[in-house]
Amino acid sequence: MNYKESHTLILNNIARFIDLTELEKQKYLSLLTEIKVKKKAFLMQAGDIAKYEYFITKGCLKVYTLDEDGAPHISMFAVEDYWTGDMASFMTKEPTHYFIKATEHSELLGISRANYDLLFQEIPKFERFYRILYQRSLVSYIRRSNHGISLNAEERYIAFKKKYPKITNRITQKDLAAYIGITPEFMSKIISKVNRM
Amino acid sequence: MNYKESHTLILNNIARFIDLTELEKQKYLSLLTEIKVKKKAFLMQAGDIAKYEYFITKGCLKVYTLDEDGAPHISMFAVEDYWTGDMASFMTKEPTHYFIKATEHSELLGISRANYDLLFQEIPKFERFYRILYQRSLVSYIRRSNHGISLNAEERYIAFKKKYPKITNRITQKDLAAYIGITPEFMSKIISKVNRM
DNA sequence: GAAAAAAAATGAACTAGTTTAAGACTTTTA
DNA sequence: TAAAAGTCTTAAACTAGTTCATTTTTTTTC
Repeated sequence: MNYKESHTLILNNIARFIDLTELEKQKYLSLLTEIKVKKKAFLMQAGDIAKYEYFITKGCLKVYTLDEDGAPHISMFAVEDYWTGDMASFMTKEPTHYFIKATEHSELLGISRANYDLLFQEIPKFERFYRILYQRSLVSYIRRSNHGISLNAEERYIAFKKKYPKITNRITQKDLAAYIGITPEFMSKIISKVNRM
Repeated sequence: MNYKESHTLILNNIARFIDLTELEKQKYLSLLTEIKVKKKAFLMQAGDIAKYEYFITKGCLKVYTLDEDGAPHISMFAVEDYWTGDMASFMTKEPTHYFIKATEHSELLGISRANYDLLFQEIPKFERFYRILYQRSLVSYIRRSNHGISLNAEERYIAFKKKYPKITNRITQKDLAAYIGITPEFMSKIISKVNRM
């Protein structure tokens, strides 16, 4: 069977944890929706109910909340081969607190809540896929927040740059500051200091 | 069937997400190990391989890492009806970076890695149980770290006290400081200020 | 490709939280 | 139950990061 690029990408992502038959692959792909977002467009805004969970096949998006002062806190940059969305809102059907905005023209595959539930009925193997996916997300989430806690802003910047060199080049300094958890002004200072070294 | 208290507690915890037959309950319980830890004793220390994942049936434990300066960072207080352990080490069989120390005399049920793997073969329903458990952990983890980011230390203290009033009374101020992410001295200042208000 | 908008740099004044040190109070242990 | 160990309080000096204001550089848009 010959698949288009985005389908190959998502099937390979799933094949990391479970094996699907050709028929199951067809079935799975039939449950997905193709979505395109232009640069600066929102995939999700605070107040929305999260209709989908997303897999990124092309582009880059920032996932963030706004605090009471209106300052953004970016929790992740989602690029090709990443999963994103707001699981809390997706599961509970309550309004999200998140914004997801494309920082580049992006293409995604989305699974709706109805199809997500259907998926477990039709192909129970997916319980295992998501069990492992969530387990690994949890591990990397815990690792990240634990790692970040004892480092100062400069060390967090250096660590990010080392871990995600490609993403570093795709995003603005301002967005990186909102991810690292500092002001753009202090980010600017850190970068000029690190470059001087 | 009549169960002992700790078994009723864990079966009820599991019944939140999946239904087990009487036979499956028996099978599941047979895969668990009973563990007791005295106050101040370690359940796990950095460098160990995490042999078990734990369910607390009695007591209180603190889960923490030490940073380069030897300062502790507490990531959770685990009390009755909580799951704990180091999933990263448990899954990869690499040494943990965590310490888990009882702050009270505690009793736990542990599942070994071998039995955890066996569990999915014998009762595949548990894929679903863990899928939902990890999903919910992820949601509350994300919520917590996102919530914490825009609050100052005083607000984080007030939020903790409101969310976990019982735990607040069971732990020392020093441990609470290591959880909130500040020095014990500053914790002391905050508490006397909040009490004065 | 000019004008407008957004991002980045720089610097001075400020603040939340740390460090160090010492004394008072509480809990643990023999 | 006395001594030792650990926890809590208070205060002064300090520092990482913020805020605000201005200028320069880069990117976007028509």
